[in-house]
Amino acid sequence: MRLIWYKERDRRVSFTAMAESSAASNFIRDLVLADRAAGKHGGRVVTRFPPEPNGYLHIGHAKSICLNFGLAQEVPGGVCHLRFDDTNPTTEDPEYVRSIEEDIRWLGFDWADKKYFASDYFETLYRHAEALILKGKAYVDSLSAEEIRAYRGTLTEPGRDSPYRTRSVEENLDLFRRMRAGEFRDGTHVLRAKLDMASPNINLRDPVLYRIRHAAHYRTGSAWCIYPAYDFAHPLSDAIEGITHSLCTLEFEDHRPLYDWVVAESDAPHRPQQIEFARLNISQTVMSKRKLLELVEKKLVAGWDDPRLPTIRGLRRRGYTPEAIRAFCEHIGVAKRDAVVEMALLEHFIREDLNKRSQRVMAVLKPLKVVIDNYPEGVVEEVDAVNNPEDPSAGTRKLPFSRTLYIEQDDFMEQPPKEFFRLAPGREVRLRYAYIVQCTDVTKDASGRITEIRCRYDPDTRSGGTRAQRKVKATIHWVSAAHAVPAEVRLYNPLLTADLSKVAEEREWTSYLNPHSLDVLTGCRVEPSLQASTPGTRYQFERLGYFCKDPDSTPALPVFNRTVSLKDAWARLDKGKTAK
RNA sequence: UGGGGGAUCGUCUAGCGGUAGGACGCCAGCCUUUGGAGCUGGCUACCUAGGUUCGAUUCCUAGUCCCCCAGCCA
Repeated sequence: MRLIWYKERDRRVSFTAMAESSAASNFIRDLVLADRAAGKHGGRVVTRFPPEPNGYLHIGHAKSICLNFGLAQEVPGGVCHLRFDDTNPTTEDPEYVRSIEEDIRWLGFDWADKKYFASDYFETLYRHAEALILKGKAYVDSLSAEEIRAYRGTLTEPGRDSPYRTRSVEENLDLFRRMRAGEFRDGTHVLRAKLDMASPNINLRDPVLYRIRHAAHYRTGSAWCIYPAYDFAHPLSDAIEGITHSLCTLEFEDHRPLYDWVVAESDAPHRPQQIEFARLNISQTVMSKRKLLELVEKKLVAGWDDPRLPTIRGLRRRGYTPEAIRAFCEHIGVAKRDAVVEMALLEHFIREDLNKRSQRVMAVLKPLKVVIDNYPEGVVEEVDAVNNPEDPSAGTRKLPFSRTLYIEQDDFMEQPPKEFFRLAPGREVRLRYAYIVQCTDVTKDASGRITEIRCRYDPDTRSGGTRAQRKVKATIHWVSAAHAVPAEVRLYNPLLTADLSKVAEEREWTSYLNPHSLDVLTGCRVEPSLQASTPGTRYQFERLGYFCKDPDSTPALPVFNRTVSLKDAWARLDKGKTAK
């Protein structure tokens, strides 16, 4: 039988993502570069990112995307394919195809015209399967799923041959064709490779190559009722596309002999090589598709784009930039040992990026009213505020200042400890871009809660004024009460209270969900300029953190997500103290 | 207890026979109209035991610990 091989396609590169830096070295990169230098695979480098369209991409996928596309980008003539590994009709959906494409593009990568679907190979794959049968290397097994499991043996005991293992080539061919023709119900027959039921590697104990699935496939509809399994479809898809380096995660190491067997048996002109690396884990969050799906389905989070999730859309909504995610993926490296990267590292990269580019604004999350007794009523001054001290070209803007302001509750303490140098009775602080004020009085309600503080200001200390250079211990942010816009702010904390890898298996993992992973603040007050901005705009709220305008925003009530807090020396001191 | 992998600062990672480097984190100081940013300095690591060698994180041997595999998922 003649098998059809796709002609080697043109290898024009069209990547839009810019290389952040010369790529960090890792063992896969070294190997690929060495192969290329040695002329292996004809000196070509063709990688692929092969998601199954059965869920949304997360930052673990981003690692793989950066690796595969990054490698192709680095090497002259290198290409990276996007291939949808859609061999299981019961879990897949075109919506996932759309979202995966969108997320990859958002991350800054482009597969140009190299988009493929394993489902496009179904006919070719089928013919390879018949060829295997003809060679006596595959057979139709009619054991039930449970029987197959029982015959497989265990980790320490060899398996036993199925009674159907000795069927003739003619019978196998006939049965396989009838499987395809739809004569049999799901589960009644499978096509298996005839390898070695006693192999110490369980994956080689006659793995299933095809199963019957009377289910509509999102792309092929009802054209097929048998579907190839991963172990058969994947190596062949790689070979068909001329993939040179097939990068996957560690759990497939045991499958490599099977991968190589399938490729060799196919007589493919291309011999892709599988190389495995450790998947990404990040502390205090979940990365498995199964667990993410569980969170979404049980409505433990708001959806796939919940900013608490490590999904690409979650991170995007949270305010992460593609640049920060790429820098993170570049810096975590690629190796073979299981690792859990600290969330602090991801946070470092988004802080670094946003520090350089984000507009500074004034926002008060927990307002405390301040009245400046000696400031004239009805007067509104405009003070100049710097938009981004890291970027002088960002310019300045005007901020309204008046007699009644809001400051942050956390910036006032009636009985401050020694290390606290913000506002307190009798103390002076600078109001950012405006005057130095001194607290003269505190008003409380019946329950003793502070409702308002009174201050006096020093008129000569305004920025640019004669005594503007006076030093005070602290500068705090504020908004003018009459001008500020009410807003909602969503604060995010770690999804989990522990790292699942370090925790007892018996306990239901959802019991480690952090009940305080989302903290919604209402009644916040932000500077007027934030009212009209578009969702997705990122800011630094001065002294607080980086925030991103959420799509839930309305003109009446803008909503902001906290991407990450600013590093806060006082919070650290304060927490360290209360912890003792 | 079968097979396949892996063990280097608290965390990730480099090192490929010449005596451990980087990043995050943390600590201290400088600077600062963001307790941010920046700058300076500091902190802590080769799983264990033998062997080879002038010399071992690197090579060998024997252990120890961790991860993966018994889907008709990928």
